[in-house]
Amino acid sequence: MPDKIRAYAPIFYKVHLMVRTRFAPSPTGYLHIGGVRTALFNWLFARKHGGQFILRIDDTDQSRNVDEALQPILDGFRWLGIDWDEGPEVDGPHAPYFQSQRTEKYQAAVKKMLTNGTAYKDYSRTEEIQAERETAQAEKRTFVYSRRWMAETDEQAAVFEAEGRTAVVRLKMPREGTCLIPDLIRGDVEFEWAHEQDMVIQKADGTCLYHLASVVDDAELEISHVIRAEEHLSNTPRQIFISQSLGYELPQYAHLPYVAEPGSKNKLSKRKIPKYLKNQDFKKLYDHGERIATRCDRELSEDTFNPVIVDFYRDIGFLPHAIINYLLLLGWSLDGETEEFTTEEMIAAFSLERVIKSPASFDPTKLTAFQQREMDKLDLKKKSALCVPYLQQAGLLETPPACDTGPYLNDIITATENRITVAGDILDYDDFFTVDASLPYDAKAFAKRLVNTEGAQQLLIEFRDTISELDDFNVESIEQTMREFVEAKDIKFGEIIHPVRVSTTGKPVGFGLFETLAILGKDRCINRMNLALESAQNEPPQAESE
RNA sequence: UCCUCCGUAGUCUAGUGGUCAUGAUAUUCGGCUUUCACCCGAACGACCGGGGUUCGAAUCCCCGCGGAGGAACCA
Repeated sequence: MPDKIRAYAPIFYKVHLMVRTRFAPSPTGYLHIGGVRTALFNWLFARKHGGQFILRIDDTDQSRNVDEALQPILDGFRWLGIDWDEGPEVDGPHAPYFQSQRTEKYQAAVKKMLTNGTAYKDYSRTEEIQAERETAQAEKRTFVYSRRWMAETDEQAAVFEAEGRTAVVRLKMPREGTCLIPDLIRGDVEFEWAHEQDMVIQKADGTCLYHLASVVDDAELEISHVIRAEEHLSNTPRQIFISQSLGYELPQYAHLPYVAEPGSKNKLSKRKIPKYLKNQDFKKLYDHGERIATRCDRELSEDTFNPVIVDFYRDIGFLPHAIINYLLLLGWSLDGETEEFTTEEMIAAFSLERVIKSPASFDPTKLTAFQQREMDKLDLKKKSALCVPYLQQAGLLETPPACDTGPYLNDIITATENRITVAGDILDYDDFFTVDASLPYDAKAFAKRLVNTEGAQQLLIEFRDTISELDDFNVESIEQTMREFVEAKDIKFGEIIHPVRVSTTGKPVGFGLFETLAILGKDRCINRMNLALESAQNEPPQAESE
């Protein structure tokens, strides 16, 4: 290591015997996709080294109901399979894991720093600090507080208090030398102490702030590696200062690039959905979700239905492993070739050295491709079990399902082959669960195939009569019948296929038609054809609008 | 304005002085097919810019440019 000049005490990085990482979410009521990636990397690193992963709740600044705001986050992690060794609901030797319940520790730390001269009481007023800040900016230099209202003795404090001032506690940062952070991802990063601020660590009302709390807790919880998003890199010098002032040994630091918006390098944010919707890929994902959620009668507010939040994916039927696998490759790679990892493989392969330094845009299309792969690996039983709740939520299936729906649903899912990307896609096949009389028709397809095509209705009538003679109504017999029908009438396949599909399913597209008819059964097919013919005959031909 | 980080196809990435610059995904075209999807075949597409070092630079150095983060009594 080069011989760096450090005005402050030399930095000792602790050699930890046990790897302990943490993720420290604020109870915001939702689990952000970027937060999941940070947590995932922490989790993988801990698992890889046989260490512990700790969940700590950063509720230093929360007035809301923490329980309510925390539950979705814990549920999200559990769904994804990211388990924690210590934290809410599991507790552990360092409990409590809520910062709001650890305030005495922070108060004690402030007291210690005040005593050893690494922090001071400051009686400045907000406007006064602001004025200094503006002056600095006008002079094009880094703002550094003049410490004009600093009080290091009781006498000084008494003078300021007599003026009606109240105190905050500030860090008394070094003003020369450099702070070197040996970041496990970025290498050595240097900051000049002279550019660092005398950060407030305790507010006038006596409550302690994030940086102090975070450092105290990391030390108390014996965190060995602080793996977090890069927006904290600039915060690290002040945290190192706090750490050293308190006599702690330093953890190893690793700063991850943030997850960026689709098609840009801005940080992904929950509140910018309207903007993201201008991105085609993002819109496609959103619309896909909306189609499913609408059918399930779900609320579509930004808080409950938002692709930046993990719940979105769970609610429309993504597989957790698809998300994990995708997120793993968003900012990390093994070799530029390998893409699919089981959880065990991820744990074995993961290393901080191979984390990418630059921010990565969230790509909904690629995530969907991972999802498709995961779905294709599922056997019929699992796929079916995932689909049932969607049919129930859409009111297409009873709860519990009638005993004969199992095989029926299995036939449908088998016939869909790989057309179901997310479990909610089963709702694309709602026509199998609708009573004949209320089957909706795709207006355009109905007009094209049954109204505007001359002779289509007559062909359908004849085909209906032909299949009504069939004793064995199965895929093979239906196919044979139709092929013979086509030959006998000397027509093209499409001339009968399309009217039949539209009349029996109401849709222009779907899986194999012979399978479709066989699953519906003879009676329903004939009934639906009759109903469609009736509608078609009542509808005058129209010019097609294209 | 100051400080710090980052910059390879649309997107995610491989690459550490010599490669036809890797793979994936997306897109386009063709094939298969009753539609859609799958599958098969092909194509398109990138080293932020400028200087330097070197026989040779995506790779090392310098200067720009662009993007992001920090400069809170937020986290």
